[in-house]
Amino acid sequence: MIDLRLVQKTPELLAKALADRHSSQDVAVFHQLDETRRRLLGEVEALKSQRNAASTEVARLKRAGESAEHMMEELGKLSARIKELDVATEDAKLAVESWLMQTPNIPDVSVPVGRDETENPEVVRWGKGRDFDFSVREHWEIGSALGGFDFERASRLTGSRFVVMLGWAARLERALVNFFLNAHMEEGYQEIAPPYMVNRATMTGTGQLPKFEEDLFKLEGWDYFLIPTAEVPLTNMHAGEVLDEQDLPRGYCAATPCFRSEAGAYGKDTKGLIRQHQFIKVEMVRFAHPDDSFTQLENMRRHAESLLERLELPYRTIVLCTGDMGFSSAKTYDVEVWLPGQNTYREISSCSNCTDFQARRANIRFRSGSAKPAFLHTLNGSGLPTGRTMAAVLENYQQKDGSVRIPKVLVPYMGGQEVIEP
RNA sequence: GGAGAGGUAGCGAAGUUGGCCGUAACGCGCUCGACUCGAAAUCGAGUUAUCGGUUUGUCCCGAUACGUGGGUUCGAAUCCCACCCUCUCCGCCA
Repeated sequence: MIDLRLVQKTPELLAKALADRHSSQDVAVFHQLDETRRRLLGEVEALKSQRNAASTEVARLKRAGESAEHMMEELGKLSARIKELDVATEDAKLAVESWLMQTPNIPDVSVPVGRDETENPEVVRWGKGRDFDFSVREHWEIGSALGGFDFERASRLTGSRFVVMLGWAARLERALVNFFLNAHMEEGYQEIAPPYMVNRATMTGTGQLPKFEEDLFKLEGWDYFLIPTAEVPLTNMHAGEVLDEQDLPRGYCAATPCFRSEAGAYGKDTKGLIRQHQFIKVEMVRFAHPDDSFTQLENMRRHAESLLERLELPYRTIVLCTGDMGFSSAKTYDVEVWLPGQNTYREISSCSNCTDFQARRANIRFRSGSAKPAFLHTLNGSGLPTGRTMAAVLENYQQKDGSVRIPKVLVPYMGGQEVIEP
């Protein structure tokens, strides 16, 4: 959520941000709603002030043993009027709040203005795809041929966009989780095992709700949702808390299943591991001082990139332009891994600085000395999803005979196995 | 699922015959000061947030907030209803 005062005092700043994002939110609508809210609030508060004074007088008269009947009748009418106005004021307040909740974060000044994903500038390019002397295959062909993926059984067990992994594939996934988590622990992240279902308030804190409910899986009969990413429980770990400045920056990481309805993605990436309803992802979350958060974003991006470097997978990194950014983010880097089977780079990590947008929603603050608590900044980044990483490993490490080499750094995690053979 | 207890400031904890009890007793913590070479101990003072008006100066005025949401009443921390959460015991269970 953006700051109410910021909208009130520098509406032109927000108007520009919304235009750059191609958002349909209209600042003029906000002004109307807020003006109504303030007018009603002023009216009802004046009446309440009257009532409070009169009620005190009633109490005084009664203590003195005098009659207060004449006042009480008048006050009854006043209270009825207050009740009506209270409802109207509450409605006006909710309207303003709802507008704010539907409004995306303001892009950082360093974010390039652009229309969509075609205007995201590249900032890093690392490594180079191998030259293959045979026709490369896509990861689902390779994985299926090696007996590791079974998409048919998964669709029988559940439906489309699921996979059953067998043998080496299941183990490779476990190897990746351990490799990633160990790497993050070395960087100072604390490993967390959070709940995979969270309540509505938690989903609202990170910005998935109220706007994106159709993207989530909701539990029948409960107001609980399956997490679409560990960012949700990790960022909300400190919801409602005041952290000590000395505890910043603080980092958490977790490997969890992620559940996404992928509404609106019909027909996109229907094959393979790229777009599933359920996938495992290791997530990094940081809580940072506002003066330090953009430095922390660079650190986080480097963490994600270094994982690919250690896996010896070529990648590039782009900055998302204003038109392509996520709702809660002020600046986002996407790291894209090279998939030779698809002859393209595909997103494998997204690292975002959400500034105080989530902190304000979830009420996460920090205190320095005796100063008033202030909202801190939250960041999150993938590090990394196992499915897309496996796709990249299979496609980049495939060999002519149909076997796949295991990246050196993963061999110890695979019990010494160096090659997956048919 | 059953029975009981509870939810009040950063923390602990008073307050339940409805009305000078919410800048909320008392204690801890924190801030400033005194004492001290310095510190501890001790003593003194201070320390809620949000919204609105006014200012854009943390001054002043007003409103709201005692788990959440309703209700009764001129007036609710206090009475009534529903729900959420925590703790203890029992039952069931991976």
